[in-house]
Amino acid sequence: MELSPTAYVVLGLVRVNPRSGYEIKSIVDETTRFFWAASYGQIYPELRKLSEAGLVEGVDQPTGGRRRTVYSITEAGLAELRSWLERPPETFEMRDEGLLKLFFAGALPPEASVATLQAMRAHHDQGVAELRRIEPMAESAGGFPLMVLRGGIEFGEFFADWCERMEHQIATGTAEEAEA
Amino acid sequence: MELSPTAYVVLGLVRVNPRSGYEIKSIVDETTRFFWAASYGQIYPELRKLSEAGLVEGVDQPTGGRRRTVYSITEAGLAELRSWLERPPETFEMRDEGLLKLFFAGALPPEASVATLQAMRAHHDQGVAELRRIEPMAESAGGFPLMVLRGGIEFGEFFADWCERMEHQIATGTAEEAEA
DNA sequence: GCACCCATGTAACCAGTTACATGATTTG
DNA sequence: CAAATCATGTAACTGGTTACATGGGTGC
Repeated sequence: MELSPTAYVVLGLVRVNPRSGYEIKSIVDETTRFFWAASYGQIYPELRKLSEAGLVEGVDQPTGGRRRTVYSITEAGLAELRSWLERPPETFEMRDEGLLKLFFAGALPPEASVATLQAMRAHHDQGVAELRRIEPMAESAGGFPLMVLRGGIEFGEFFADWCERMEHQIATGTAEEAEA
Repeated sequence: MELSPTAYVVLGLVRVNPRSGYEIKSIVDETTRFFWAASYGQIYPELRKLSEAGLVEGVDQPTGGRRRTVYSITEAGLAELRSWLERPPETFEMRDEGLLKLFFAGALPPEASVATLQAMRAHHDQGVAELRRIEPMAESAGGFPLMVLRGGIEFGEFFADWCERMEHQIATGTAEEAEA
């Protein structure tokens, strides 16, 4: 079976316990979004596809008069999830507009690149702060999600630190001003 | 003017000296692709659009009977590039299927997650090796591209090291086996 | 009563990749 | 002469975001 990683996000989340599309989205926004984001425009169609393929099962569970479908993983879905976990990961992608600006920073005096680095640093600092905010929740759950979250904190700190070092390097004029 | 970051990759590369679409693609593959990739399917249409907007200028420069158009940046293009460099970066995205697998690794015995981490580490080791291979070229050019390249090496080493540490943590059973 | 959250869904759009077609030139 | 490389381009597709539409429930 050839599913997209996003499908496995859904599969992996409904495995732990049954959830609605709305819940999946809000969990994604607090957890996997740092390394794998997903929007409603993906999640709802994905749930339908997975349901048609028999990998998840939806049950109507309205809260009052508010309709709501809760999905749980099937045996086939669990098997599929496990088989994916056993295959080596394929995609690793990064799109960092900040690094791009830095790469081309030779077209402008160095002050501009310092501003770019400061913005990049602020972004990563903010990411770290957000992860620290949800860390207590992850701690009580433990396991791999906690490991990944702590990895995210380390990564953010590393990146922010790199930005700071580069800011200094530029400020002290250590960088050779060769033009590329 | 609202251009995509990919447009600025093209603009930034033809600024240094005039290049053909083919050359742009091969430079991207050796430099920016680690944080901003681009395919022919983007580069050629982008060159046409930039040319129509008057930000680059194409000149026919065939090599023998082989047609070839070399683009250089215009005054307007340079102004546009600089104005982009002065605006703060917006997009930072990461899609890491390995971290996703690790996040859901609770569905399988820990050996499987060690294999995932090893694959991730191998990927980053390979990236570092590739950057080291082109480092001498970047060194002779110096400036910001070298800074970014060295940042890439540091990043790859950091990530590979994290993978290794997590492999050990799992192997020695340090990770709490709480299920999330 | 209003704002906000829960909840589902889709249509239009955008960015980007893959695969292909075409053809000249260089190098072993 | 074959294979690799230089060179340009596009059509089909995929993955994903944004914005919108709709409507019930909860708390101030």
